[in-house]
Amino acid sequence: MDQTAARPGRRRRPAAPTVQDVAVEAGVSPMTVSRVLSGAAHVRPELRARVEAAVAKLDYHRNENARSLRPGHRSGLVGVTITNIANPYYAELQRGLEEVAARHGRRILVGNSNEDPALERQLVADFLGRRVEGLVVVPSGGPDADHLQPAALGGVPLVLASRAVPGVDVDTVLVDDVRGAREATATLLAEGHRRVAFLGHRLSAFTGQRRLEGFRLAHAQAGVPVVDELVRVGQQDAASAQQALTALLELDDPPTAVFSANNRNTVGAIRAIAARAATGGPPVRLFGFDSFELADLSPVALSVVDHDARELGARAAGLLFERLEGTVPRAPARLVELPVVLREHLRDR
Amino acid sequence: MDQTAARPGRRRRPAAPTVQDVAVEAGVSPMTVSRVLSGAAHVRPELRARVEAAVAKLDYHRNENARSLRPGHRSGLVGVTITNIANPYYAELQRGLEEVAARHGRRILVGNSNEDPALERQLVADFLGRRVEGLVVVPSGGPDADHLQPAALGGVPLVLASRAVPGVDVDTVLVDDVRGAREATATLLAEGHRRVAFLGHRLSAFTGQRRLEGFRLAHAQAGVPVVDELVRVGQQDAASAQQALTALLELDDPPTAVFSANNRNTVGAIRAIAARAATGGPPVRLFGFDSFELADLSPVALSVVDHDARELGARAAGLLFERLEGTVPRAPARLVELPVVLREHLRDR
DNA sequence: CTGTTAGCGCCTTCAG
DNA sequence: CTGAAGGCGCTAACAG
Repeated sequence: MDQTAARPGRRRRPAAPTVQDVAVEAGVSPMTVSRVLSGAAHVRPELRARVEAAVAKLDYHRNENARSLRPGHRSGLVGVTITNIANPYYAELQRGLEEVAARHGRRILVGNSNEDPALERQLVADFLGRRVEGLVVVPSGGPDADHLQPAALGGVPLVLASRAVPGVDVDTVLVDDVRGAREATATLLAEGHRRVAFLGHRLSAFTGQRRLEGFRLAHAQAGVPVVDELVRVGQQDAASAQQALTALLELDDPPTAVFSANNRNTVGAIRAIAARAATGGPPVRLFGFDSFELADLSPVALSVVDHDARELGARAAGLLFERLEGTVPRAPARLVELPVVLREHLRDR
Repeated sequence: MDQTAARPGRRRRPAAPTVQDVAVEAGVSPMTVSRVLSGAAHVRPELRARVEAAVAKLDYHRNENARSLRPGHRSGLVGVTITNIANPYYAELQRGLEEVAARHGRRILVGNSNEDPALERQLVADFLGRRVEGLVVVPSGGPDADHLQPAALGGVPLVLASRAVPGVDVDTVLVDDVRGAREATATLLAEGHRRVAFLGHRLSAFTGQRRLEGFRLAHAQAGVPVVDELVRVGQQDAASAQQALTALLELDDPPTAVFSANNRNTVGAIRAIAARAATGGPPVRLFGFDSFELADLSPVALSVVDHDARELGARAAGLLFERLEGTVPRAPARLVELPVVLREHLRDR
C-alpha cells in the first residue's frame, strides 16, 4: 500500500531488508522470523503466516553472507577456474560441473584464468576469501604451483580437471590421453601409413605431452620409427596449425596421414588438407583428438578420439562432493581417467 | 616450523585463520592487521612487516563474506543466469561478461536456468541472498516474469542479455534480429527465390519471433508472398530441424531456398540438404542466423548472419557497471541492438 | 601511529 | 512455543 517507509541510515540503494525489518512488519521477534525461514518446527501457524506475509511484502531475502559467518555454516559456493570458457570444450565441462553442484545445493563462482598462472593464483585467493567450500581448477600449467598445494588452501578441497599438475597431489580427473593417442596412431599405422605427422599445442600443456607420448608409444609398439621432422608442436590455434600442416604437405616426402592432438589443430588440419585436395594433391588421412560439432560433415575424411567434457566436469564435481560430504573423508588423492571413443567420419562420397 | 597449533573450537576443517589469529601471531591488535590489509597508510614499517609475515605464515585470506557485512561494503559479486552454457554462443557471452566484470574487480556467480523459468527464479533469489551487486540474465522466457521486475530486486540492477522480456523495463542488449533476418531473406528473394522456407525454434523464444518478423518484412518489401506451408517453427535441436526440412524438400513443390533462424536449425538444415544432394536432388540455397565454427567448410553452400556473442556479453556487463558506478544514475532503461554481418560461405567447388 | 568499542545480519543457546 | 543475549569476522569511528 504505502510507499517507501524511509529507514534511517540509507544512502542511495534502499538497503536490503533484514530479519529485523521483517520482524517489525510481522509484529514478532527476529528469532521467530529466523525460525520460520529455517522451515521451523514449533511456530504458531498464525505467526508463521504473518511472517510469511511480511517476507513477501518486503521481498526479503536472507543474507547468505551473514549466514555463512555463523560457526558451522557453509558458504554454499564452489570456486571454478577455467583456462578459457569460450572454448566449447570447457563450456561443456562447466555445464557438467554446474549441474552436479546445483544438485548438491551449491553455486559456482567462475573465473577465467586465460592460461595465465598469475591470474589463476589471484582467482584462487579471491575464492578462498569468499570461503568457497571447494575448488575445481583447470590448471593453467605454469611452473609455479604452490598456490594449488593443499597446505596453501587451508583444508579447502581441490580437484584438478582436464590436466594434472606435477607435484600437486590432489584428486584429478583426466581424459585417457595416452590411450586415445596411442590407439588413434596405431590405427593409422595399421592402415599402412609410415609417415604420420603430429600436430599439437605447446608441450608445457599437460595433455600435449601425454598425447605425444601415446603417439610415440604406438610407433614403438608397431616397430615403426617416429619421423621427427613431421612432429610439429606449439600450434595454439587453428590458423597456426593450418600453416604448419601446409608446410609439411609441401615437403618432398610429405606425410600420408596426420594425427592432430586437439580440437584447434584438427580444425587447422582440415583446412590445410581441404586446400591441398583442391589443388589435386593426394588424399591425406586425418585422425584428431577431441570431437566437435559437425565433425561428421567434415569435407575431408576424418576420424576422431571422442570424449565427454560434460562428464569430465560432472566427475570432477563428484570427487569434490565426496570430500565435502565426508563420503571419502581423508582418502589419498584419486586419479580418474575417462575413457575415449574412436569415431570414424569417413563420408562415403 | 611447528605443526597445527590446536585452536579451540575446531571440528574437522582447521577453521580458516582470522584477523585475530594474524594479530596474535604478529603481536599486534586486529586493527593493525586490518589496516595493513587495506593497504594502510600510517603503519610503522616494522609492524607492517610483522603482519605481512604472519599473513604469509598462516595463509590468511580476508573473509569477504564478513567484510561485505559492514555497511557501505559491496559483495563484489555479479549474478548471471544463462539458459544453457553448453551452447557455444552463451559460452562466448559468458566470456565477454566475465572479462568486463573482472576488469571492474567483480566475480561472477553463474547458474544454468536450462530454459526453465522456475529455475531461473530460484537462481535469482539465491543471488539476491548472496547480495550480488547486479544481475545479468538471459531470460528463459516463461510467461511469468515478476521475479525480474525491478520492484522484486530491491534496487539491484538487472540487465537482460540476448532476449528482451515484455513488460520488464530494464537495460537490455539484443542482436539486431529483425534487420539480420530481413536482409538475409531479402538476399534470397533478390536472387530470384520465390519459395523460401523458414526454420525456427518455438515462437515463445523472443528471438524466434523477431527473426520471423524480419523474414516476413523482407517478403512484404519485395512484394513476394510468404509461403505459409514452408514456415516451420518449433525445432529446438538440430535433429528435429533436419527432419522438418527433409519433409519440406519432399513436397511436390519444394523450397528452393531456406532461411534458418538459428544455429541449431542451420546445422539440421545442412544435414538435410547434404543428404538430399547425395540423392541427386536440385541444390538448395541456405542462409542461417548465427555463425559457427567451420561454417566456411560447410559441405553445402551457405551464408550466415553473423554476430558477436562475446561483444554482447561485454556490452551487457558494460550497461550494468554504468549503473553500479553511477555513471548513469537512474537513467531510463536502455536498449542496445548489436549489428549483424552477412557472410558468404559459398565454396567455389 | 595504534588500540578499543561497537555493530553489520544472522542464529545457537538458554530463559521464560 | 517465543524472546533475549551473545558472537561469528571485520573495520569505521573514536580514543589514546
